[in-house]
Amino acid sequence: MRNLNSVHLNGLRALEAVGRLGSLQAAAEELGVSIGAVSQQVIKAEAQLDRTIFERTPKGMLKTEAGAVLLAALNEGFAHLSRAVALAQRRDDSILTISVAPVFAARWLVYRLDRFAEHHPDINLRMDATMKLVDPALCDVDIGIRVGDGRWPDVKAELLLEQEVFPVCTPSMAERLRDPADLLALPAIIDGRAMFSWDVWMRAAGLEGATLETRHVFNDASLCLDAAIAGQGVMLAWQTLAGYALQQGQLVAPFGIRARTGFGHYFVTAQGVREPKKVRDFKAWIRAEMAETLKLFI
Amino acid sequence: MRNLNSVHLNGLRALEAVGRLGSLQAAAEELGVSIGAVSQQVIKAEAQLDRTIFERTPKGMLKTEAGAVLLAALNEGFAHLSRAVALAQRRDDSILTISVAPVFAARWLVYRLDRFAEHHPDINLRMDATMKLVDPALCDVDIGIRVGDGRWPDVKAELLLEQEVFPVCTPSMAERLRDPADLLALPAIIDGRAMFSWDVWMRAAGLEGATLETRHVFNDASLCLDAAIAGQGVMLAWQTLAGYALQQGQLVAPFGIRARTGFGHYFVTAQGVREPKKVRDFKAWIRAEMAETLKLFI
DNA sequence: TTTCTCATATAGCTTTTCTATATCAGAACT
DNA sequence: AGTTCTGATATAGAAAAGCTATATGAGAAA
Repeated sequence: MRNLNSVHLNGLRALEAVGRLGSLQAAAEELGVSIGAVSQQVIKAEAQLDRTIFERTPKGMLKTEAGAVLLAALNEGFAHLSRAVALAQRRDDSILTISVAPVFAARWLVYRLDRFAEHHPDINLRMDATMKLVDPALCDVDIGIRVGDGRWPDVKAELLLEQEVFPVCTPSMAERLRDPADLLALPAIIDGRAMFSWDVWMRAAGLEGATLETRHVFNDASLCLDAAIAGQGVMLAWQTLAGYALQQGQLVAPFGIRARTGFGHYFVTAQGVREPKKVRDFKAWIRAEMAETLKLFI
Repeated sequence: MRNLNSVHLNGLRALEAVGRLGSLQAAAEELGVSIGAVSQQVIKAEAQLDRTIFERTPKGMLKTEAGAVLLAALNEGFAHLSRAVALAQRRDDSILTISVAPVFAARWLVYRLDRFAEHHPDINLRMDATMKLVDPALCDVDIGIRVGDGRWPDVKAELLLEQEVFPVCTPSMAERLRDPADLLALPAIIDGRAMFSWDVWMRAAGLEGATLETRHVFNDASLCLDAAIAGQGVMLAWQTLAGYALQQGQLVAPFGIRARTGFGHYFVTAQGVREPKKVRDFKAWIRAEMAETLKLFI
């Protein structure tokens, strides 16, 4: 499309408008400029194309034969551009775009999407799974859910859930355990990228200073959970990560000792912006579903 | 299409190029500007549309979902514009556009077009019939044929035929004539817009100072000829006007006295321009046909 | 002849576009 | 861990495009 470099797009638009509307006056009105401006652009565009598009008559501009062919094609082109712009400017309130961490999506949210559709048939959910923090003011996302300390500049963070961690393992492994300290003798499954360590739990369990028998280190929390479900050892998990596996009986949380990590799940939205109804609806639904999950830990 | 007023066309083009080519670098190359220029335009266009079209990644620009929809429509629009411009810039050497006076077209040229097609099957003739002098440098016309003194500034005039006038009337009217002076007794058919008068012929016939019996005045030479063919009187005609009617026997030129008007048929072309082959071919063909016409007057 | 309509020309101002340069972030390489 | 490379963005200021306001011209209509 390099040939478009040799002519000004505004000039082509002026040609098209005059061709379709029949006069400089009418074209100037549609383009929102003066008659002189349109006249100049038409003259210049004809010069750049080295082609006479209009014959000037006392009654107005008449298309030449070659001009009619060009103008028909220009009309089609600008009609497409106009439609494209209208499409981009139209705000489709039925789509809610959320951004969540992949592990949160896979281990908690995905099992509940059917219920969201039941509760909100008028909202189409679009999920963007990424670990990066997003600023809804700067991208297409309506709302994000992230785990962290919530102290993010530039965005509004609203606490959803304080993160608590607790050891999880298979029921058969748990049968052999008599004391919380017995957990430390099991092979430990470590998430190399976790923002916390076993220390926070040991303190809560009165086992400060104890050591672990490290067995497996993974770089993905989801893989760690899969390893625990497979009976490879014990993992320090948190509510949204392990909730479904606990509910299904694949894993158990021996002794029920939980420790707060100091981090939390936060809703992330744009600062200083009035939240649309669909965002408020989504938050309310998430809170209700999270309350259901927390019943597991009472 | 007023919605296009709210966004810069150059910005839409930048969006489309980046979307199609995948990077600012590639788009800058196609648009013939710097990377910074494209970056600015993309950012500004996204702001004007109030829509994120691209997600910035270390590996380049990735379309958002909404962006993909917009870019597809933009691509179609600009493809049409590109095609339109290519069409306009293509010089179709097979079309020869000529501009002639309507009377010349109707009374001389139109009868010969079949022979032109025979001689030059590769040339498509397009005839623009107007009495206005044209400057081929300023419009879509390749060559014009006009009658006048040839002293036109700004164009190149090349003599084709000195104009000669002579009385014409029906054969039955001519039967009653014994002397050139008898012509003046017939009803005269006058072209009110002719550039000459009967005086030029009377001088050539040795009838200087004689008077006419004016009967009909028309404002169109073609109508005058029709009236003469209808037996309404005698008309002072010229070669290209009356040639066909003479050849067909509808009219005769009694006594064969012809007077030069001082005007001529001229080829009109753009000054200082090397003539394309099709123009040279056309001129040669016209000269050959004109020689055929002149055989009537030997 | 006068008036009206439509297009064009011109000067100069405003806005857009562009270049050149510096900077930043993340990936790739050593 | 440090360095280099790639790709995008920000910025200041220059260049080009676009625009307004006004005057002018041509032809049609009254």
